[in-house]
Amino acid sequence: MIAPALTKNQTLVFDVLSHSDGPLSAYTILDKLRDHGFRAPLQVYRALDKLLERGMIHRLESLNAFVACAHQEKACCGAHGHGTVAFAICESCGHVVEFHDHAVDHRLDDWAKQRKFKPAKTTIEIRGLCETCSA
Amino acid sequence: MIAPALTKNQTLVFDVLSHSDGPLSAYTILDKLRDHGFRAPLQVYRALDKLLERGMIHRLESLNAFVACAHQEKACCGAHGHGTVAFAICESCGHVVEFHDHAVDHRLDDWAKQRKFKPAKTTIEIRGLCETCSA
DNA sequence: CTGAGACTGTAATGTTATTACATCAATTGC
DNA sequence: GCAATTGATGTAATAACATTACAGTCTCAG
Ligand SMILES: [Zn+2]
Ligand SMILES: [Zn+2]
Ligand SMILES: [Zn+2]
Ligand SMILES: [Zn+2]
Repeated sequence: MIAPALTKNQTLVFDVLSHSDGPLSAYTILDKLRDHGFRAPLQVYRALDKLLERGMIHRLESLNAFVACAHQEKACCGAHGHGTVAFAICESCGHVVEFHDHAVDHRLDDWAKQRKFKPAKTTIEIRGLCETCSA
Repeated sequence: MIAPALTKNQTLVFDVLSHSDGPLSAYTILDKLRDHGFRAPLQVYRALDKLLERGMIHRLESLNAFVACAHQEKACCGAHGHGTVAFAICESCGHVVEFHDHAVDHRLDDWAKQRKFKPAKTTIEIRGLCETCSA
């Protein structure tokens, strides 16, 4: 049940994302990897898909962009395997904070159970201004 | 402080959305309005922007699509002016349910207050299978 | 060796959204 | 009345994001 090593392309894409201080679009990643032999969007999208599957990165739907997972190992709820993660995105400086809130999770889960809706993936994104930018 | 009437284009776009049984992309709306003289995406996007401003429609970020607001007037929290609205989206039949949960709202608000983050717009979208489709 | 499965490279295409510029109509101030 | 402003519109071009299709490579179980 141990995950296989990342492939070369997956590693390259993940490295770019982990060293970035903000979310990156697929095409921005492509540009950053031209020197490493990347030529086509698909090379990026394929790697992103695998990294998403593993939970190593997240997609910000409201931005069409991607970030490396910033989850604290063993934050609150024991082993990683995060349930639903939420993001606060500053529209001024682009800074993103990833967090997790049990109460919100439970609440949405309850809603789903009552409606017999089977959640597959939940997106929570708060756009606004971070402390620094709203000062 | 009374809102001005909708323009012709805004009315056309809103009508298409309210009569649809599911979310529509901007280009789908465009196609449906060719007979009414629509020729370019911008005609649709401009109308959508105004309708979004008024809260008459919502954008589903995870779908790049739009729906008419399905809020019950005076649901739970008094007058419309909904705080944050959430969506459950069936990935099989495309059906969308719009709802509002106070507890979730408060919880996210508290998080923001603690971090001194000023929320402008919050997106909550649950993708999954509706009762019918998961049976 | 060989067939299956996973990864890769490349080109072409499809889908979503915006920029730029010209025009028209209603409103405002003089 | 008549500029000046404001907001809506029409059109074309382009940018940004994502997928389909097809072919080649590599690894490994049988
Ligand atoms: Zn994470
Ligand atoms: Zn900021
Ligand atoms: Zn609504
Ligand atoms: Zn369904």
